[in-house]
Amino acid sequence: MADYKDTLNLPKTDFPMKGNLAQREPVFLKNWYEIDLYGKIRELCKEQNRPPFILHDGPPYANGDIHIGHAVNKVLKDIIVKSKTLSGFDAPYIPGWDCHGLPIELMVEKKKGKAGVKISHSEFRDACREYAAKQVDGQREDFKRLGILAEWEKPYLTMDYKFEAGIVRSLGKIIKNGHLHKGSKPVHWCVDCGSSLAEAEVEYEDKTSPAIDVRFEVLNEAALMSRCSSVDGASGEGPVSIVIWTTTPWTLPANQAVAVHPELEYAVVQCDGVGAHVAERLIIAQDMLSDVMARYDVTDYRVVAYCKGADLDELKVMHPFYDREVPIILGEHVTTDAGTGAVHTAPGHGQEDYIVGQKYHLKVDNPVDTNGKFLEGTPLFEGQHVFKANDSVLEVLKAKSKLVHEEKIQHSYPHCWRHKSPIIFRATPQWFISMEQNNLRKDCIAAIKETKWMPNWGEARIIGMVENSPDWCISRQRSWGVPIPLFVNKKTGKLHPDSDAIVDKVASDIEAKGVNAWFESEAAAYIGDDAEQYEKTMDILDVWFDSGVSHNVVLNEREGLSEYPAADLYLEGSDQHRGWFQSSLKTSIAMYGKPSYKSVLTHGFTVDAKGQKMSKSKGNVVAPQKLIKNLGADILRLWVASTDYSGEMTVSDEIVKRTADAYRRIRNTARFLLSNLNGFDPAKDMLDADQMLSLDKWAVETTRQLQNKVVETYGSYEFHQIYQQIHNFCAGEMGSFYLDIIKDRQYTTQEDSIARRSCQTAIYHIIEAMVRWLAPICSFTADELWRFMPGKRNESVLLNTWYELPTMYSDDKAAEQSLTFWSQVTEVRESVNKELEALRVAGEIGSGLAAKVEVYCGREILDLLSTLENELRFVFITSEAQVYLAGEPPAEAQHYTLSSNDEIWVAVSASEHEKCTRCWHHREDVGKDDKHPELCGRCIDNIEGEGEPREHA
RNA sequence: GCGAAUAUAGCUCAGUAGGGUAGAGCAAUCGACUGAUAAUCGAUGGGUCGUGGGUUCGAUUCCCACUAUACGCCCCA
Repeated sequence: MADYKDTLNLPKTDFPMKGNLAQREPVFLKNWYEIDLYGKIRELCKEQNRPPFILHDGPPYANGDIHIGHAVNKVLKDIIVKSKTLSGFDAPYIPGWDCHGLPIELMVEKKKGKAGVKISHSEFRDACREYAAKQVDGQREDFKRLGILAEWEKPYLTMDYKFEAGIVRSLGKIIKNGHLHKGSKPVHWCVDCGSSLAEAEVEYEDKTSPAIDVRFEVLNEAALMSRCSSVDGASGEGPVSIVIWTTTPWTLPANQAVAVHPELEYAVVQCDGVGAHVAERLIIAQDMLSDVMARYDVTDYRVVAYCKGADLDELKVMHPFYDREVPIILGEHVTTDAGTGAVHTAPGHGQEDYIVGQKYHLKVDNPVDTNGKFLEGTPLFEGQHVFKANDSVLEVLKAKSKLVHEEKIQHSYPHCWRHKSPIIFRATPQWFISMEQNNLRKDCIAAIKETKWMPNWGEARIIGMVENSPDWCISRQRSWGVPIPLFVNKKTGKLHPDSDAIVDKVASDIEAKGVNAWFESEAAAYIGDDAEQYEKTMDILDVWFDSGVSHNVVLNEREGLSEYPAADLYLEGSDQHRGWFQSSLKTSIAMYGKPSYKSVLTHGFTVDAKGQKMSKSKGNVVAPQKLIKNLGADILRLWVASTDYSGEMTVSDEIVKRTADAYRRIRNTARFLLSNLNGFDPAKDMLDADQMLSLDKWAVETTRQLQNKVVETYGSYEFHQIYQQIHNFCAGEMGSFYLDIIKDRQYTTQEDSIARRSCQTAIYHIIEAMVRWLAPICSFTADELWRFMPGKRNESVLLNTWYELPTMYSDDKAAEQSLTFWSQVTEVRESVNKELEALRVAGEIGSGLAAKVEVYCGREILDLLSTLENELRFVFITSEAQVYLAGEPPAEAQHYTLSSNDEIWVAVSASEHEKCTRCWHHREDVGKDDKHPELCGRCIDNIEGEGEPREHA
């Protein structure tokens, strides 16, 4: 038997089927950095004078290995930057890191000891700097391995001297614009840190506390009774007290008032003998009365008078153990969820107490020092630690007969996120950016409405937050951070009159020598003889301020983008509505009156298969490093792209496996395209549209239309749609239709025939387009493909823009007609496939090429299918295909209705002809030629004749 | 407790501006091919659209409540 196999044009490519990404990707990385791909893209954009697209990177905190959330965030940014580049924008990407702050201090503290104790403050800061630099290096390597293309050699670090100076200058500008104020407010205070904490540094956990009821005796019984309505004329007997309930007995020394709700009903209750107490009257909210009495174990009580909370306003009561009269005040925050309906109020120890205290001009008393001990001169409790003082307070209360009741209660209580120890509220002098004094809140809200939020519910979310946002406390009493370089008059509390100039000078010094320049300097160096009268501030800035001014330091000062909003896009997790989006907004409004961004895109958080969040303790974390090592960065990137990131992003073994499956499908499709371009030189062999076959034109047009969709979808950042579109294209239009049909033509026709070159032209256009669609997502794979594609091309797919697919038709109408035509043919083909399958199941045929097909139909479909003439069999991939007018379809023909409502009948049967050993079609003319007894006529023609003509498929 | 969000086949996603047997790809099952071969092709099964109410002739789509999940906040005096 003659071997005709080498007369075929079988597919061939060196592009490997297996990705082997874990091994191969590092090779590509090496190349990218050797040729400085990022730099080349920048150069190209500059040459072409492209319009800018600025995605401003939110800095991750420089501590620890990157986790899957980091990977998601950076990959999404990278996809955007790359797709914008392909869309013809100049989209630089400057990555950043947040380098100051407590977590780093604590890591360094562990190794080197506490600043100012075992190691000097300046040495401590140097150690922090060194530690942060190492963390940055580690994270940077992981990000690079993910295939993120960025200005890695010139990132922005909030600890760069220049950045530190920029922070100071930004603060200076905010001060100049009148947003700063110095205040004394209760702030979350960790007695172990000896510092105030940011809200983000507080977490709630269960704690057991004493819960006590305390008498505040009413001084003027008559004044009280005149405000009440008596029940039966009698007003009872014994001392009268309003009873408060508290779980923080240690705050009682700072008590300045008792708050009641103006709308609540209060009862004066005659109780004879709560505990061992003499007959007395207690004031308790009516709604709480039975609960409270049950708690006190009192059954014998009687209400003697009533009043509204509002009636009690400004009534004086006696502090339980100090010689201090305090007022009863009104507050909407009083509830009847727990307690007695009367709330102990210490403005120095509670947010709400502070707020309500402001209205009544209560003293903000704070008798507690930085380590949580009562200050010298605090009667009864001096020197005691607040939590230990609870017991002492109880003793004093007992001794004074003021304790009504005592029990233990478990409740959620704020704890320090680092120390896990309970924190307190403590009023301290702090620096604030005011939301009101220069209209910051109002201006922020106006700016939010000007900004595009994606998804759009982000707008309502951040507005809600800004509306309720308290003044921003920007000061911290720590070491590792940027100073608030101010001098405060010791007597007046006012800032030094030359503050603007001083800030500038400090900024210059910091730019030269880092933050130590301020901390190590003498006051006289800046204010000369005034040093005596002024206090040098040693507070540092909240790290959220650092990152919050990145727009000014990086976009404005470094990149010269002085026109605000400077960034086209910020993209972070949805938690940053609270964090960076807000800190950036507030600072940029405070500085420039405009937001720093035009639009904000958010993504959700990664969760496991059950929708639970990932945590080390649950053991459900998916480490990006491991994923990359096992499957490669492109799989991780494809997973990111495939997931709708607007909600939670689920990762599980199954999902990753599915992603890898999809990847293989895409890779194989691309590989098959390449293998069919074997021997094709676009410069010589490419055909024009008018020379091409109908099916090939359809393929290019289909690709063109999909590309429009893909590009549009990149623009709306819906990458999961792109993933579906590309994958379905590979599996559907390509795999099960076009690529299956063109095999016969590719393999059997003459190498340089129009039939084959037409198909190769189409395939060439398709792969040129597709490699670019893939580039932002599977960058490694796309670049690998790039190197195996024929034709002259530059060093990387990323140095290009979207492929310009040629139009195949004279106009849109012709294109639409062709698309409709082929979709109808596809429908008929599906019916044929069903019949072939039945024949296969019956054991009469194996391959479809063993069958012949007869289609019976009406005039319309007959005309339609006849257009393909004798090439219909190639579309069906059968050996014969005949179309008949449906006069009397044979009984064995199966009936189908097309979506056009046309009816067809399909009959299939095993071919009775011999199989051509070359093309595998069963044809009548096999064996007719003595020279080639195993071949069919067209194969002989293809081997030694003119070659078989094809027009349609 | 409050706010905004999500909930459609085993998986990833469409869809329904109220309506007729809810779609795609993957996976699964069965089969074919052995000229995309650790690939490819074909066929098949699979969802009471989170739960419960309401409006309506009719709801997966509108309204309400609830549940679950992740996010942010408040409070816990």
